[in-house]
Amino acid sequence: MPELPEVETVRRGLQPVLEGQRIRRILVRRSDLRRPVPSDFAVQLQGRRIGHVGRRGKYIIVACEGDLALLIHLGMSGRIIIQEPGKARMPGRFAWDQPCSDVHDHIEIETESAVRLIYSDPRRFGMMTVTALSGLSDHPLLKDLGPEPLEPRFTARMLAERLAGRTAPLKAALLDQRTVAGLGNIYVCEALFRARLSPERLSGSLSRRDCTRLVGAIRSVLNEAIDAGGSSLRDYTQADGTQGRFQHAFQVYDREGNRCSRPRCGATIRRTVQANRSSFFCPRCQR
DNA sequence: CTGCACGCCTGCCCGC
DNA sequence: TGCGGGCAGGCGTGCA
Repeated sequence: MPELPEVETVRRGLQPVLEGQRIRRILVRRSDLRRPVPSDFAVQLQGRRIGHVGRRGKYIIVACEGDLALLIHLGMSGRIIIQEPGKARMPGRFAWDQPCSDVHDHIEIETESAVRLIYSDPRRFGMMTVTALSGLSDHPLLKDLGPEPLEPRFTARMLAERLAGRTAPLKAALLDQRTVAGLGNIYVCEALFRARLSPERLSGSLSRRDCTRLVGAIRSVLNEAIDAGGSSLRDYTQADGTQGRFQHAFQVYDREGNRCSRPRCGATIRRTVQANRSSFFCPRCQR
């Protein structure tokens, strides 16, 4: 599942093929995703010209004419596949002109230039819906999201305010999308390692210095991951089918039992379970 | 109010 | 080789 860097990578893949195109046809094979796809989903979007392809947290937001916004969340296992006529077919996929597709290809959106966008999601934890573009920030799915971690207004001061007085472990607070938008299990683990903070630290106990390190760590890990095209675990790939590379740069995530990569540390990476999620950390470097 | 366990759904990997 | 259990990138609900 895609966290912010993977979602941003998908967004960047969609942007050039979608912006300015008109939607010709939409096919909803399954509407029982995490939230049901609205019954008038296809009717609303059919024939609309696509505007900006944006992102908020882990949501992709596709602006469409007629004051509409297509909202996409990839959940744990969602993928977006782009099929362009005349281009190489996706590995394991059917050719462009074959009607049949993978059983997990739930929604197809085709543009007038015959580009086909396929939403595929085995676990169906993701969602796709359409809503009004105006006042989008008040939408129930978006209104409580915390600040965008890569925007300049996300500062140590802001993070300190959001963590102040909270007794939840730092790990849980950072996974909470209301604290900061876009982090998930991998990048929280990696950011906490870079900031040398224990996932078990009480959120409200961070000093200003801790917050400064944490903000820097969150920014650097997200930026590096985006530069690497995200992380490819199991089934995730970019929209054009290529794999991300950031999984090779993990320092703690899924590295239980390995040596800490920090020079002269040599301690063993541990795994614990917090809030039903695995936390990976170096018990020596992270306090 | 806050924090946390759980369920949602499928696939994969591991150990027996 | 087959099978059961545990685990997985998220998030909303309901409970203490």
